[in-house]
Amino acid sequence: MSDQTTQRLSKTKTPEEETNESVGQQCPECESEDISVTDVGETVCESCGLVLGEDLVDRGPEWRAFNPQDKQEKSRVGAPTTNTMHDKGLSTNIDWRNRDAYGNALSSRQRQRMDRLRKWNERFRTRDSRERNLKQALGEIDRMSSALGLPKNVRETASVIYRRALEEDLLPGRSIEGVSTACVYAAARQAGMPRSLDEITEVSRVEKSEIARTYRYVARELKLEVKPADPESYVPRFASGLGLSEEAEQRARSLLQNAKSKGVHSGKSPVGLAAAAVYAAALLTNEKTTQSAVSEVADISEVTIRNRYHELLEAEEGIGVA
DNA sequence: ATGGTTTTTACTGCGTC
DNA sequence: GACGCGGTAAAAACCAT
Repeated sequence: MSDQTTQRLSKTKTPEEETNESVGQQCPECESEDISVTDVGETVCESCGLVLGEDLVDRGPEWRAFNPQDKQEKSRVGAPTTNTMHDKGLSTNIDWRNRDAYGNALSSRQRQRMDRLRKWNERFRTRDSRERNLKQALGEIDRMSSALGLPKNVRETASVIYRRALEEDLLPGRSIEGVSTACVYAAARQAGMPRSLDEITEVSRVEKSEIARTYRYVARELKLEVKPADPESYVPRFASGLGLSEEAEQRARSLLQNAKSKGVHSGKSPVGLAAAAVYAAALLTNEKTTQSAVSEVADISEVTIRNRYHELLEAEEGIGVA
């Protein structure tokens, strides 16, 4: 056990993270140049202890590294190859042979006793494994949710989905990381505050393709009804990210509704539509924005914004713009 | 695997500050 | 001259078959 504890506590910095120490900043409090970033993402002055800021994204140790190869593997680790058992094989196993320490057969009374023990031991062992699994997953869900700025109820939803996945035995063959990420993705969408796959990928430890695959699988197995993401749900976030007015936001919404009614939007990415609507709305309300700024907050190429917003305006033509 | 569609990348030209 | 914008062609990513 002590073995496990020390492993977890030890920092697992990858080579490229070493640059974290001492960033080129100056402490406003004591003028010291001795600023560094801790492994929990706080920027702190070494001489006076002032915390200058925190990075919401956890850049801390990439979970645990079990061996040098894992550390090498820049950041992502899947299931550790050596420690395949959740308890590192430390839990008790009761031999199936009904013999005592000397190899003599057990009395029937003893045998019954052993049967009971075996049964309970097994129960606790698997129960324990699920618990650990869940605990880790919930931790991940929490971490990712807060990094994405998702409210508590979304986390709740994600947790519930994860529990269901666990119940339905959807986990075997899939990583805890992957499934928890998929749960967050699903929960965010269900709550009407979707995050794009790219955003999710940013804070997850698994690749986009795996998240997508796992999400599809989980959604299907759990028959989660999730309507295609509504472009409008991205609008508030983009608008506030650009510091636009309420009016512009409204404008963007109506643009999207109109587009929807004309069926211009099918097959196009909701994010792109939303971004274009926000951009167009900013133009219509004479607010200063650039395509590149929008593409920045929306994570969408400028070209796509251009294409979409032409379509939006075209669709608007028929109605007659004020 | 394949083909069709959408998005991205990279580049170019135009007007303005 | 840098910047914002628009367009285009080709590559890449995505999706259904």
